[in-house]
Amino acid sequence: MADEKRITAQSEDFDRWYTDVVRRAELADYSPVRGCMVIRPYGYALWENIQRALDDMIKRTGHENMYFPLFIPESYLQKEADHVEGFDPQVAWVTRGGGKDLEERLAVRPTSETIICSMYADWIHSWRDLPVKINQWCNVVRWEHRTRLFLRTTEFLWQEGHTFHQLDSEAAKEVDTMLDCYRELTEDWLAIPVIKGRKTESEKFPGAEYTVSIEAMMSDGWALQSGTSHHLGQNFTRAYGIAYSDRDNQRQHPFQTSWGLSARTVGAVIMAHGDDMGLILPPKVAPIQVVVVPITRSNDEAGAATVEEATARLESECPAGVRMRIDRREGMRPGEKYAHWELRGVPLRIIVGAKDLAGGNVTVVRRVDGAQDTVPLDGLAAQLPQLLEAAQQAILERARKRLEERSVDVSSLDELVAAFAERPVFATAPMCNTAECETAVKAAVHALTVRVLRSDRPSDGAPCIACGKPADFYALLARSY
RNA sequence: CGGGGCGUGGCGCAGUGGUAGCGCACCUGCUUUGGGAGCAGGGGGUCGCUGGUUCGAGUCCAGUCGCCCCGACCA
Repeated sequence: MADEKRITAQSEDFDRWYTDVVRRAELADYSPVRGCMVIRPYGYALWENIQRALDDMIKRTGHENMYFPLFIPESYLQKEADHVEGFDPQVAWVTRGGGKDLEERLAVRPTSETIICSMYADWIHSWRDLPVKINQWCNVVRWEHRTRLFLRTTEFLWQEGHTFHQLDSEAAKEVDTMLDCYRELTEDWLAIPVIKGRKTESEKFPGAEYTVSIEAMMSDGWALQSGTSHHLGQNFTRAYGIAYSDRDNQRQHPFQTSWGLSARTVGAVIMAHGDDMGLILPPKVAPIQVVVVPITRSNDEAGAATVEEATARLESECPAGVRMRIDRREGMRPGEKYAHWELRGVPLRIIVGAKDLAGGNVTVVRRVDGAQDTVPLDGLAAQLPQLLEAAQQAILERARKRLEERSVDVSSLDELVAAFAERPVFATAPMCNTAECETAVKAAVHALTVRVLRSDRPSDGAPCIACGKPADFYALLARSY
């Protein structure tokens, strides 16, 4: 096998492996515009499957989709001080249109809180108008210094949900509900176990009361934030003058949330599951779930006819809902086809050849672990849903095991340093939610960040690893993308 | 914005001042086909751009543009 046909090994250079996979598997490519990417059909199909699953959850939890414009007048953007300051360096501006300079420049949305609040200020008047629970699927632009395909691009695709509630507690519940949707999507569909928690003060969304997120471990031990949910309190509704009359005819500002998940999750799938042969896609979101490779010899007409007959049978018996592809390409040897579909992460491969068919069998190979079985053709098609489900579980288990093996509890800065000595891990340690303690912890290990203050590990009063006082949280510490 | 590197067919590269080449990919045909095939033939580049030196510039000089890598922001 020629070296140049292979992708860079993960152990050699994980970043290059990632870029190689994205481009060679034809998920995406760089565009002529710096920092932007073209999502190719295979990558977009994957994103569409993720979208569909999440969109169903968004609808199930009582939200409606709508659409706000791409351009936001500068004056709209500027009403919430923390928000403006937080996003200012990343905003792209349109200053010219119709052949002349604009009177007011227009921001290309970095997120839509401001325009949404401006509109809902006109639409919310009564307690009967609440709650408002809406969502939009769109693109946003945030000028970035360093970009990476899917993980961080200047323009990216996402959904942003926005809600308004009468009570602080209702908003808080909404924040949790939607974070749990993200957890469900990531674990049940993408087969990536996650850790939920709250962002530190320094990492929360600009303008939010607090931010919660889910954090996933990539196969190199680095963390990737894969969905965030914000409690915005009344910060924006006050700034934008959203007010309603409650049952006692008192004027009130509603409590607000927003939450988002981006096409970065495609990057999470790639980095959480992929190996040196390429992608490994969870069946539930794989654009192609089963690929059939017929093997025919030009000097064996009878054999070729048998193979074609068996192939056609698989195709016609394939259950509805199973995404099957038959690879009938001519002039390509089987080995090349195997490599082609392995690179693209197709969960199951069925090899249909004359040798096996002599005994009424075909060979089924599972991408995640290479498990190979010679099974009767008879009845195989009907079993595909179960085989795919088993593959989905195997992928999840593999990721779960890695997360467990590479997670460690530490109770001092020395232990923290030791934990990262060999390889990146997820370290959990008691910590205060203060800038001082965060700075101290980050300084202990190169490129370390506080991912979240874990919501599954309530404080037991253990001393903070930075300052030694009883800590309010257990923090998840990791290097992150 | 600071430090480093690179611009030559789609991709990766070679090219000593003398009229542009290799590998991969692509197209055609034949043979092959149970792990990335072989042979034969074929198409494709005003060498990033501008100016200069020279009889002559991919090559030397100046400028300019763009890109990549490393440091300060982020889903």
